[in-house]
Amino acid sequence: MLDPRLMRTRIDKVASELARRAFDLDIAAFEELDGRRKEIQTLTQSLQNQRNKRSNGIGRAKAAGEDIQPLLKEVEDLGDKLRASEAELSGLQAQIQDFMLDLPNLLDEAVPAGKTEDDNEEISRWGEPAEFDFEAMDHVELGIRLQQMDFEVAAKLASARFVTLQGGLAAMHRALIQLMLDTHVQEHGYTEVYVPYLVNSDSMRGTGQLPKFAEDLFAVSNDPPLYLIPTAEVPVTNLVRDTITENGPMPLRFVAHTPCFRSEAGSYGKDVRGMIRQHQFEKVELVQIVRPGESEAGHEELTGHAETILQRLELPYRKVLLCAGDTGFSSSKTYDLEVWLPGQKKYREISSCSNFRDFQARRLSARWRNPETGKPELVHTVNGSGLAVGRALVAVMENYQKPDGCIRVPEALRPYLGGRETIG
RNA sequence: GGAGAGAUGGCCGAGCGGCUGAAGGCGCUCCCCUGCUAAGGGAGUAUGGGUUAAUAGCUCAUCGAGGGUUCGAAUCCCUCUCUCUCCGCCA
Repeated sequence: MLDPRLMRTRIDKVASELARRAFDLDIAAFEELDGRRKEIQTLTQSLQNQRNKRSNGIGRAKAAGEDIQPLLKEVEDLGDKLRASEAELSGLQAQIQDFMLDLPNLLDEAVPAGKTEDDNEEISRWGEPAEFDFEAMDHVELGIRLQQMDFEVAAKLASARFVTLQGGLAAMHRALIQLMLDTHVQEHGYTEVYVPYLVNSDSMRGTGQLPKFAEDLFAVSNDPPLYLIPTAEVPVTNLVRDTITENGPMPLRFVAHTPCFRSEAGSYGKDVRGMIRQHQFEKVELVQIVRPGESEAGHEELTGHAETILQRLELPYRKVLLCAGDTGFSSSKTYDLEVWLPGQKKYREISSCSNFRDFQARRLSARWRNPETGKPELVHTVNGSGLAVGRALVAVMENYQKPDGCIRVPEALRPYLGGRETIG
């Protein structure tokens, strides 16, 4: 959520900032709403003030043994007026809240203009895409030939966009998770957390999935509703919802491995083949809760932590800065890490690292106590995948394939696979 | 699933219709006293919102959440949520 103060004082600036995202801010509607809110709020508060004063007076008169009948007569119609005014105020406030919840975050100055991923800006490349002296297969073909990856049986069990893994691939999938967790915990200073995979709507609202993106989520029929998490970002960031972090060590760094569930509504026809886009996938997620001035540094650092995993796996990748049109709703600045996939002869997203500044924190009411002022202030939140596990498996399979269709095990994974050098 | 108990400020804990945003204690901050330590004395110490140039004033809200009764609710009534104890079931 954006700063309501900024909305009141510099709405023109907010509008021009949002225009970079091609978001059309209805200034007139906001000003109309907020103007009425101001009027009604002032009225309501003065009525409340009257009520408080009168009621106090009645209390005192009664204690003094005076006749309170005339006083009661005086306040007769106050209650109705107050009730009406309060009802109107809460209606207006709800409308303003709804309006505010639909506004995306302001973009960082560095975010390039553009509409689609074609306008993203490449920042750097690491590693050289390998030259194969045979026709490289994609992970689907490799997996099916190995008889360790099965989309058809998964469709029988669930539906399209699910997969089953067996044997070496299932083990490598798990080894990737272990490598990521160990690296982030032991070398990057993250605390591993285990969290619920079903969360309530408050949590989804806090990180920005609700109210706008309900169709991307799986909900379970429960009252009140619960949602399957689309990313560990949701439960992990919500750890600090409605809390004031007292002067302890900052930033807080959390890492969690969870499954992620996405309905992939609106992505029909996209990546229908293979494990790239599934309803269920595993991810190791990095989250930092930082002091307001430190999110930029935290964002760079966290992106580096995700890159470390790609480097350990010796997977060629590039880092891109997302353009205005491609940057997510809650983010002010996002780097994507894209891994080279020989099967597609393309770089594909394997990690997305975002700086949300105070956007999520305001929705979450996540604060820290500034020792200089003694006052609570909003924190900043930063997160990123470190990495998407399913896609990491795809990348390893395609980059480490041998002519016979077997998969060489990257050095970094061997300790987690009993020293095994090949799968298949 | 059955039976019961509870939810108040950073923590403990009073309050059960009216000068209570909330006694008292602990903790914390500042000051005084003290040769050191210990003890003692004093002051302060929630959050969000409105208005405002203002972290000045004024003002509103908040005692798990939401409704209700009342001139007035932390206190009474209803619904819900969560926590704890015992029984049952269970990975």
